[in-house]
Amino acid sequence: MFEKLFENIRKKIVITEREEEICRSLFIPKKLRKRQYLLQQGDVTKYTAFVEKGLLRSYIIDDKGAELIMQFAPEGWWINDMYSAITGEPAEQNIDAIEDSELLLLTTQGYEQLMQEAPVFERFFRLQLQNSFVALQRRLKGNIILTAEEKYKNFIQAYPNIVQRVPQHNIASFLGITPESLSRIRKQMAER
Amino acid sequence: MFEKLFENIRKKIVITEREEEICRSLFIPKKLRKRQYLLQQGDVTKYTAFVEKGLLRSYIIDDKGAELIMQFAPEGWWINDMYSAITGEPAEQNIDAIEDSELLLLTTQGYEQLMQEAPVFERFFRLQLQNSFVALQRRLKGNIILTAEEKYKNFIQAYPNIVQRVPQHNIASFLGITPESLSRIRKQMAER
DNA sequence: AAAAACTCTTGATGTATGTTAATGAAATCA
DNA sequence: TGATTTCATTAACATACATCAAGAGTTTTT
Repeated sequence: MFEKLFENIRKKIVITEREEEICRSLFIPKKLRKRQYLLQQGDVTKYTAFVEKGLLRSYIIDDKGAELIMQFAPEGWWINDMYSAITGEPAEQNIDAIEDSELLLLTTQGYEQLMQEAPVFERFFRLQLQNSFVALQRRLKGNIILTAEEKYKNFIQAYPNIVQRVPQHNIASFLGITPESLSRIRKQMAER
Repeated sequence: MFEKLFENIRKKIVITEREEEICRSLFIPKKLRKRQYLLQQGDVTKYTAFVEKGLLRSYIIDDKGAELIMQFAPEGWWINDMYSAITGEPAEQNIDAIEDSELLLLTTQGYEQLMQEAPVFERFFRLQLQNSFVALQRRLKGNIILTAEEKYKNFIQAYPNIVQRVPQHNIASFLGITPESLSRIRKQMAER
């Protein structure tokens, strides 16, 4: 159950047997069925989730009822509503499972405890955040300067596996375009 | 010279006299004149900068020659090209001064040294990154779901001081709209 | 196995914002 | 102080993408 987690952690830091034990004691295994929520808008985030198996998404619903997918999280990825986690305010995001999934959950309290008992995790999460930040900057940039078609091409280039696993309108939602536009773009691309 | 820096650090962590000393030895004071570059696209990032005084911006120029401002950094803010800093690859971003500025620079090496000699800074930069990440998520969201007018209103709400200090087309560039559009939006807003 | 819900496609039409271009004012430079 | 660059405004026109609406497969539910 913990293989993917330790593999993920060891990509960034070195941990001891002892620290592995601490993780085993703090992370809570949890299964989620397709369409089941891990977090709903308005609730306060309780967990930071690591995905061992399956696929999750986080998304928001704006005032006009439009959905925007903030993140896809397949195996080996982390997901939570960072805003709610650090402020303790109700979450703006929803997180649910796109496929039946197996998670390892770290409570907000467990998160702090982990840092205390194994300070090397300060470093781990810092490095993790650096990468997330850079990825998000790139996404913002793409969103502003690219055309819808370029956004889609970048996406299938960057996440070919996700393309296979989610309905097309989810990709549109992630890219910030309508499903209709994406459909037309794909048609054009196929015609050439 | 270091007042703002320590004030900024102490908002997130507790540091000792000793750690203050380490900072004094690692941060390099530097003045930058208006329009002077701290980093140019293609060069590798050498520094992470803390702004003691003045105002900087980071921006990219895309293939079509369009400019996109990624960040404004007034007093008390940090700025660098995170991508280049963590990968060692040439920077995509430019960073320059909008006003004559006074900076405290931490070299990439100094950054690592700081973590070694004062590990509490792992925590500091982690917390820092958490906030940056949340702010960036909010910006991405706004960029996708808001109209140009809403984007502008949010901006003047969030950064009233920046509005006073930079030319209007810089704000347009930050928001991802054209200066002409912003001008029209302001006209409309004034008419009501 | 029928009903319901979801998913994708396609067409007609609308609109927010971009593009191009010209002008004048303000700031900076020499 | 005159010359030059930067900045903001405005108008006419263009366009990428959204919206609305209908239809046909698919998948899921009962």
